[in-house]
Amino acid sequence: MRYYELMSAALGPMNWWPAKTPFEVIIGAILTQSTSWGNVELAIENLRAAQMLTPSAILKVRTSKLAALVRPSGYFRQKAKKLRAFAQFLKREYDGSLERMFQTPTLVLREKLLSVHGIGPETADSILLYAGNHPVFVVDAYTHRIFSRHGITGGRPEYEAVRARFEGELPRSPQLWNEFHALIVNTGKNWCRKSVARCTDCPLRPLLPANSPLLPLAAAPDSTPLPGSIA
DNA sequence: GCCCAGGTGGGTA
DNA sequence: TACCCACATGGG
Repeated sequence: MRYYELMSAALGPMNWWPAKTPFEVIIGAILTQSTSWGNVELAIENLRAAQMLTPSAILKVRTSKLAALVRPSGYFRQKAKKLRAFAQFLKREYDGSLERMFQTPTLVLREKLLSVHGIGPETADSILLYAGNHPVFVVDAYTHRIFSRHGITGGRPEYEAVRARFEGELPRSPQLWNEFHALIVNTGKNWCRKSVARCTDCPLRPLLPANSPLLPLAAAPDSTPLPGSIA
């Protein structure tokens, strides 16, 4: 029994990231920082109604106006600055073209994204994977919570160590990593809250006492294909 | 009313 | 390096 298979069986296909365009993925990745997705949706709808879902529009509008639009997502003054910082970066480095940006080698682009104000490891990796289909595994609060409760990772959030472990132990497939992270987030939302009240019906419950491998190591390529993987 | 949510940056020791 | 804290709205 494996994590991916249990979550996938319980939840079905995730079809992530919920966004219409790669630029919307990036907007959402910034706005969802420490914020529930429902609030992010309200902010994105405000941006859509104001025709602000393009880099050039964000560069033209006043930051105070931008802040008012993203207000429902919380930290709205900070996030307005962050959205602008990314739009400025994109224009400066890639003439405003996401296509050009995503042609950059993964690790080079990752470092450049991390240099942008407001883009940390999780946001950078969400952008790389979900907007650019680059092979990086996104680690978030749910990943830490679920896998540390299962004794798979340490208690302390060490982003790079956890990321390296997942990337090393899972088959190198952006599609698989995309689906896996989506399953982790939804499993977290549904069952693995800070309070353990709902822990009992968690689909991962059968794995709880054991120290099971994450996924592949033992996931033979000639066994049943994984839902969401391209194999 | 209180807790929490798909983090990040800045400051201090 | 390792903590602290600010940032802020909306739903349970």
